[in-house]
Amino acid sequence: MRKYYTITELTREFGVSTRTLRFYEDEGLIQPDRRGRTRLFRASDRHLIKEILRGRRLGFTIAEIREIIDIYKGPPGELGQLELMMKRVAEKREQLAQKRQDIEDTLAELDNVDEACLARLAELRVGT
Amino acid sequence: MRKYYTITELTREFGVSTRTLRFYEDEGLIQPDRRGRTRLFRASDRHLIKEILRGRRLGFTIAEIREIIDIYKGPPGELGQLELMMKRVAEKREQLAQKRQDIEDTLAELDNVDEACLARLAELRVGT
DNA sequence: ACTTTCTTTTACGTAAAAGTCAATTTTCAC
DNA sequence: GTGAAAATTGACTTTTACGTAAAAGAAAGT
Repeated sequence: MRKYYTITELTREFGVSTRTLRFYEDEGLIQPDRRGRTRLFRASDRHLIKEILRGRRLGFTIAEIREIIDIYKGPPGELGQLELMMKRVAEKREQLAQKRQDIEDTLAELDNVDEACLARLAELRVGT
Repeated sequence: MRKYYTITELTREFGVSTRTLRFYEDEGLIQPDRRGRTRLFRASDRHLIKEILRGRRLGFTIAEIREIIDIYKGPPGELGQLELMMKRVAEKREQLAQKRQDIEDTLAELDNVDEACLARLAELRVGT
């Protein structure tokens, strides 16, 4: 396993700019090590970036992504905290379920469009 | 069936502001009728708004939502247009498939968190 | 040592998607 | 037909998520 990734390695891998990764650091989403002033990204940072971009693709804001990441950071020991955590997990699950439903609905409509296209194509072939 | 909806009826139904609906009109996503200057929304506008908000929840930009809506507007007659249309449908389908995968991945991670929480709860109950 | 390529910080800029405010109409209920 | 409530336009503001540019320090190949 590699110890560290440079910032440009990661920008290339994920197709984002250095500005973006620094922005995520400013926002507290990742905390790369430093050698002097230079950032050194660990595998865990790389993994976090993956999750951030996943959230971004799903239209979550940075604040929402932070919520998700905070959830991942591991369940705390105390009882009250645990219950709060599970409530948050349930909330996120609902949001995701809504998005999934939205996707299915949209796909269904695209199916209709596709069928209409194919029907029209068939007509053209027969020579309407 | 109702003939028309007022703007505030729709803002209440969908939880958006009048500004938002007017913005969508400016962007050409909806074209409500007018009685004088007052907007009168038809069922078709209402349906379009639903689709816009669905796209918004999925993190599509207005431009991308416009693409989807343009697709819905029905397949044109000409052959070249039909092929272009079907290509666009395929593209959207891919985007949606990616989002769906992202959702499944995220849900899977939430499952892990949930399990960890439950495990910790069990420990607490036994009296660690 | 020298150049090239990275990387850093700081700071200002910007596009998208509305929010907010003000000043007028318009509509509706009575 | 009048007064309150709702709707309109237009201009300006805000927030989010970065982009961009400048100025300078560090690393790496030759």
